[in-house]
Amino acid sequence: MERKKFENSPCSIARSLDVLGDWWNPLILRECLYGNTRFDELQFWLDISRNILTRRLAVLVDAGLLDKVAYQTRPKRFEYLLTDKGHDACVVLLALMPFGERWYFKNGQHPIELRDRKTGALVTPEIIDSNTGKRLDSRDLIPCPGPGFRAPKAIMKRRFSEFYSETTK
Amino acid sequence: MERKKFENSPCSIARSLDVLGDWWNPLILRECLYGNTRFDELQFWLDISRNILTRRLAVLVDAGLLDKVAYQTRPKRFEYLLTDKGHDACVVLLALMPFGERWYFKNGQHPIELRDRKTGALVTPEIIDSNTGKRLDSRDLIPCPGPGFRAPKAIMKRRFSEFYSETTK
DNA sequence: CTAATGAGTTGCATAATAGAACTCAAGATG
DNA sequence: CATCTTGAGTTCTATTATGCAACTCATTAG
Repeated sequence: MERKKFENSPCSIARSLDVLGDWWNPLILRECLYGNTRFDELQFWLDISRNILTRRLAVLVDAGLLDKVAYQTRPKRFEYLLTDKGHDACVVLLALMPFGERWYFKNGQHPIELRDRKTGALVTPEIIDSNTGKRLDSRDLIPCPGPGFRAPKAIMKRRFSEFYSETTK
Repeated sequence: MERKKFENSPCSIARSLDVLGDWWNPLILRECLYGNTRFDELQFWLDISRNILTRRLAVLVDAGLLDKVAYQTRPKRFEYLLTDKGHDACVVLLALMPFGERWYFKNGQHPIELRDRKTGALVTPEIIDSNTGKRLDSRDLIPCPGPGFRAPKAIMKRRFSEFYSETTK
């Protein structure tokens, strides 16, 4: 059976997972960010099957995260460059780094760190609430219907029971 | 063939993807965060096959992101609660929201928004560099070997050519 | 006594993966 | 000129994983 698609899901997370909810796509983006943008470079660093790499690259180009660009003609050779959307996705991937470091590389023994290309300053990704500037803690949060929410009342009630009872009593 | 595992990969992103690099696991965590923590609730909201849900839940429990807890005996019934690690992973997932909203829900028409459980204030996830407080831009970044980096010199040179030439000339 | 609930199993057809080998064009080498 | 090498993919096959539907099973509710 074909993998389920979330393109019509009423959830930003779900829709993003159509292209990022997979193990190879994020890693391909990572390599492109690291400057390994050609087929054989990607294959070498990721140790991915060539047929899979072919397909994933097509998907990423199709989804608008990568651009397939010829870096020479005669013989035609290509590289895969991050688009704006691709760079935006990379930022999300970088948000995985502190999580991975905390849970899979204890004692600060993480293998890679990020630096500013110009200044060389250490860069540490962190996820905050931009309204308060404070680090996000999922325990404090509650989901509410946003401006584009559309659903039958029964579903609405079922999903936002707390919210619903608060605003109607 | 069995899906490739990254548990020994020298990369925080790759190791995190062993459990988060998939479409169902993140969505299951999302539902648990939203308070839908029981088998049938998860099945209803995610519209996931029951056999797949069973397996994924076992994986998430095994990976330490969820706890399987009996909420009643006679008949024994369970719910799946987020652990500390699970909550930490949720924060990463929430970082997908602005990406999804930007690229899949134009014009601010996103369906869900987050609010502080106590104050009701709007919460907007954003990924910043905690050293400067500025929004992260992947274009400005360069990866460098971190404290736990281990690799043969040839590989080191190949991956960090820019870094390597800078520090040795 | 029958129905409903919650939480899974079991069986099956179809896709996706991993792995390895093969293709193909254009330069480079001897 | 014949062969080698590079870059970028195909093709083939054996396993897995996914999605779907139907089935189980214990316990309580009516």
